[in-house]
Amino acid sequence: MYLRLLEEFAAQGVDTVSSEALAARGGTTSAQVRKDLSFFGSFGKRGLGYAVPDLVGRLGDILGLERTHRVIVVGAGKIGTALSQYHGFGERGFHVAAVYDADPRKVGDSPDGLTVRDVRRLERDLAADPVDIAILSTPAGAAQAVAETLVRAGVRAILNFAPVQLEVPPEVTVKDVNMALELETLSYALRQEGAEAGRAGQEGKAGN
Amino acid sequence: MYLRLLEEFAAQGVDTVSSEALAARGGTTSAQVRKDLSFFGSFGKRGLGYAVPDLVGRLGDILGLERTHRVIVVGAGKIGTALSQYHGFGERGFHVAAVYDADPRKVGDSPDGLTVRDVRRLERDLAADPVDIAILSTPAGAAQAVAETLVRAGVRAILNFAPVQLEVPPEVTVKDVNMALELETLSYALRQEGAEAGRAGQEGKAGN
DNA sequence: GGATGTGAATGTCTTCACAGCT
DNA sequence: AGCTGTGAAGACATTCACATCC
Repeated sequence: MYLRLLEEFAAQGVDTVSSEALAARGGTTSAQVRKDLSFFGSFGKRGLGYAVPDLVGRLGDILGLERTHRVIVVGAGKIGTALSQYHGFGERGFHVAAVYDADPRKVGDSPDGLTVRDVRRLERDLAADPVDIAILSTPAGAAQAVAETLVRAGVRAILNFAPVQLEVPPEVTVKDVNMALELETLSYALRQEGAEAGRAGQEGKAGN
Repeated sequence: MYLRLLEEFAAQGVDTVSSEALAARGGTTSAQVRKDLSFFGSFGKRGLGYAVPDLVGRLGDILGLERTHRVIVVGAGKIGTALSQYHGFGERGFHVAAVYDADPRKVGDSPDGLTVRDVRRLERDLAADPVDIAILSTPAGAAQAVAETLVRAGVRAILNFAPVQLEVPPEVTVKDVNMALELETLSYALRQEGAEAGRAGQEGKAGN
């Protein structure tokens, strides 16, 4: 998040920023910003603040963004296809190298450049050409089996859009993204607001 | 998350679960499960556990899922279109009522049933037919302006896919979803693993 | 003078452990 | 006997406040 904010400042031509300014932009406190950043090192200059381009570079290194990452997408449904074409990934150094699907009707399609490959080739392809991040956008029922194939093939990070809790060995990192669940969170927030209004009209901190 | 897990148990025909079982399935501890649930009330039976169908219903009520929610999507790009057609929403009571875009070339398209409307109609449409949740999937540059329109039209919850920090009044809840950021988190996790392996070979807790 | 980096204080969340219900 | 619900203890995170350096 700090990297995002810093890039915004950089785009505006700012080249030094205080913890106070970062906090204002990011909705936290200056002390929080300093504690967070100090976890990784002493990046600031007392009396001055943080050098924006320098800090952008250091955070990028910390996040492992100095190199581009090869990514594959498994599951060429609506969301998988959209993601495989999403421009934002390329801009941040994530290159979608291939898309796979199990449905023979989809295999061979090239919805926008990339040709959908048969998921049965997945393991072989990865043996020849490993990737470390996979985006999993299959239906829920297929997700665990695909995850196991991915793990066997050496993938160590999975961005999981399937609404199931994947079982993977501890050295593999899974990040779940679940849109319906996000909407449910919003539904809950709406309820709370309603309840508060009913109870007398309070503040309503936009807690996330 | 508990609702998801409970539904899985229900689908397997289980009708009573212990905090222990929920914890195992969800990757936490039994004490955590009990504390979390007890925040909303005493749903379990001592000596027995939680009645699955009962708890599913109660959590649904708490989340405000007893009614269906009307949702609109603003931004008919790749992701917006995929989301507007995403089946998982309907299954969980979220009905996509309309899709909007600013690009005249997209307006009028019906990529899959729903016709894309001109975003200039947005405010009028919402006045006639309000919704409380909007999915914002415009390019970053347009997001803030659209958000302001939405807020003016009475939307109180926004699921934001645009990679910008929206400024909204406190009574409006914003949930950010940022795929590139998720990938960066994974990139960082990969680095850490590498570092640990280099440092001697430790445990590696799959921290999210 | 001005802003960082950081111990110390405060606040919040998690885990423990057990009384109490079924 | 089994498992919840919950105070108390412990771990963790945030905020305060100030010595330190540019």
